[in-house]
Amino acid sequence: MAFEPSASVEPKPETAEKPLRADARRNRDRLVEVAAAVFAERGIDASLEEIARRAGVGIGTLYRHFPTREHLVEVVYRREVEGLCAAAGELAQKHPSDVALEEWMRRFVDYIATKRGLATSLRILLTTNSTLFSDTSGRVSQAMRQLVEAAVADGTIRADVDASDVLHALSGIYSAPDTPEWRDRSRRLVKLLMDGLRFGAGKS
Amino acid sequence: MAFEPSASVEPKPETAEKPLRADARRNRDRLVEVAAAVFAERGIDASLEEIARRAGVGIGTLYRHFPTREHLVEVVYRREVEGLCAAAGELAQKHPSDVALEEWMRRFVDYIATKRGLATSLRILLTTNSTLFSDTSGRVSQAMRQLVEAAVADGTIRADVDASDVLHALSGIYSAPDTPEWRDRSRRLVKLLMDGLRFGAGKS
DNA sequence: ACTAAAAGCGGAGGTGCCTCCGTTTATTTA
DNA sequence: TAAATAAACGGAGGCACCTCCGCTTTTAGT
Repeated sequence: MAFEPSASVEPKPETAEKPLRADARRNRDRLVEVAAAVFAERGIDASLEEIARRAGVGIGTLYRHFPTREHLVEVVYRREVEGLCAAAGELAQKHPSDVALEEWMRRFVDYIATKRGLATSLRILLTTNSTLFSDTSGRVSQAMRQLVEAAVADGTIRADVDASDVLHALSGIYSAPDTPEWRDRSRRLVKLLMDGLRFGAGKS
Repeated sequence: MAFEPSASVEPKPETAEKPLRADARRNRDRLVEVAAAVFAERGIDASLEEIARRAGVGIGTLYRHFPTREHLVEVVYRREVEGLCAAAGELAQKHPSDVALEEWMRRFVDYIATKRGLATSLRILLTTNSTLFSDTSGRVSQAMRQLVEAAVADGTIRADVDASDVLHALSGIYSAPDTPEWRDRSRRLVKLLMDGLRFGAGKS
């Protein structure tokens, strides 16, 4: 009960997704990609059979990889958040830090916009699966921090704010994302916020 | 736009469920009754086709009366809560008021017990449909008030409590209703509470 | 009592969900 | 390279959802 000698055989006991067979890997990736597209165009209740069909695999294959709809949605969701956050790094390299921040926030707004209508089901998923919630929101605020700190550091935005302030300022985004003017209003909010952030920049 | 002359034709603009045809009424009632039974025995995800089958009507009839599963569940739920609360009046007539209160609380516990497992779906329904929530909880506390006030009035329980105190004291019932000892523990809670309520009764 | 119109009935049919398992394909071993 | 084994595939089949509409029953008017 104490020692498991065979345990030391495995050299990497890290987050060890065991390697899939080549075809399996291919199919899985394909499914996630197609699912993202189909969910985007038909909503979160889209037919799983359509997803399988469009991905060119049998329905059985879909279910083997993702035993429930929620599993699939979760993977897609994580991937999207990941993509959004990864963009933070790229933007930071290609633009002045304040512009990078602004652009990223704009994308953030667009991303939330995508999730309109999915609200109910997605909220249920996020309530049920609290790991998912904390993981993704952690990831988002990390991206935010990276951008804000860079901009503060080189003096393009004021120094008396941090990432959580900005995130908090953006929180209005979440409310009532179903009205027609929502998107524009949110973009205006971002601009306004950036003006506020730039004002007084450089003063020590 | 101002006056609608035809409006005065209708003599009763109250909560006017327009009268159903005799057969329709019959079928509707039958469906609700059967649905209550089937939900109780198979859980809230029971097949609607089974309900229709057992009620001896076509699936189309079920859907005409209850366009979605939630509609049906809601009606069944309301009916059950109504039944529970109506029992308060009957108990009050047949028993001394403290006994009536105790017995009613016991039934209340049993009723909650029935809802074990339905937890998730039902909670979603109650979150979504907040009218349902306020209606039913209002009804429950009204029943409680009736019983408590009667018992206080004739001195069988102490006078320094009111219905909301008792309801609050029962709130432990809602937590973790899925363990095996839950029911017994809840019954003990009721007893304990009653002892506390009886103690000091009659002292002015 | 008779009849037209309104109201209601019910189930066939098209679609989606999900499981199960015989067949195919990748990988390992020799 | 070839055979053996393990892994993965995919779709048929069974069940449930829900809509649509031709048929039946009730109701109201005479």
